[in-house]
Amino acid sequence: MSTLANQIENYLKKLLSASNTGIIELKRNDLAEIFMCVPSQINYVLSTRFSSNQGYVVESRRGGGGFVRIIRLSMDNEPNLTAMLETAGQRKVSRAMGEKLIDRLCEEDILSKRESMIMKAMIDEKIIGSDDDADLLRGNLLNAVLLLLLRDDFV
Amino acid sequence: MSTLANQIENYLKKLLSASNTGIIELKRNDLAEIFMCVPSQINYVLSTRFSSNQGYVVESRRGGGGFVRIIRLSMDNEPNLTAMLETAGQRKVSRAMGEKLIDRLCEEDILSKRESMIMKAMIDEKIIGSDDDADLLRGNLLNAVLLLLLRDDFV
DNA sequence: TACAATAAGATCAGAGAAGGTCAAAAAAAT
DNA sequence: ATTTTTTTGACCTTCTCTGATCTTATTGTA
Repeated sequence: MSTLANQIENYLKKLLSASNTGIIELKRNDLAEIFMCVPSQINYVLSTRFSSNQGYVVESRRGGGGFVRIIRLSMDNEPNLTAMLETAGQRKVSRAMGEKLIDRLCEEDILSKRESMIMKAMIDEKIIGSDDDADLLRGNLLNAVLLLLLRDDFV
Repeated sequence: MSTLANQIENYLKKLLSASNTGIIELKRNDLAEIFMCVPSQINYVLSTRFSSNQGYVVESRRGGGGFVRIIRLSMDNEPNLTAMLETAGQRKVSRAMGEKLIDRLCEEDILSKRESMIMKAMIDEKIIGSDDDADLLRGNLLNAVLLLLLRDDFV
């Protein structure tokens, strides 16, 4: 029980609950110092405990003024989207399948017409190809947008 | 947030908004003194935040009575998407450059906030990487959207 | 007029301040 | 005993800030 990784995980989840936005921002080095560990330990916790499958998105910036931001997704509110995440996410998605998914989002008024056109342009075969790698990339691109749609701070 | 560079950027953008001409003129050394930094810090801000890519022109004069002038370009007359195509499209585009371009389109009200968030999600490093191939792909993705924006039937 | 003095701004390399990656060692679980 | 999870450290990338040195414009003066 209670490995270092677990302690850090709990600490961060407590911070998330305390914040009413579901978003916290911190300095990787500060956190490492609090728990007296190497900074890369933080990355280990983030990637094993705060992955998108687990309902989190992590953003960061390097350099002076750098930060790590953890965003909790509210998957319960959007069962449809969450289901789509499991379908599209991490799997190969052909252009045709991708367009169908985008159309569905559009019909459900989750995406505007313009937004769907932009996304379709970006997953086009002429841009990213049609082989297996392209299909995987297409899945990841759509995945990224689905995750964005689940964010509370997405207006 | 709030590195020195960011503070100076905000300060200048506030001045620009306050001026109804979209042009401001200042003394580099005075500005440096206000923010208590070396004068070259001002150049850093100008080149990372007020480049022509980002919709600004910076003019200056040395010697006695020298000055720095920042001019905000407006794309009201709809021309410069094509110019952007040459800058961003076709070429390799880093995540940082891509985000700047998207921000520009957003500031010009060519993209909505949501649309820009979607596009940023899709050009993220975690999705398409950061090596040369990724930069090329990113350029193509942005290119595809720029072309879409130029289409007559795109409302 | 020519020349020096002074008053700006430009440039570039290097230091500093973050965070990321990856593989190997250590610990725990099976 | 073997496999999985955790922990560590060396090295990398990105962004910011500083200072020394260079260039250009104006002004005062012999």
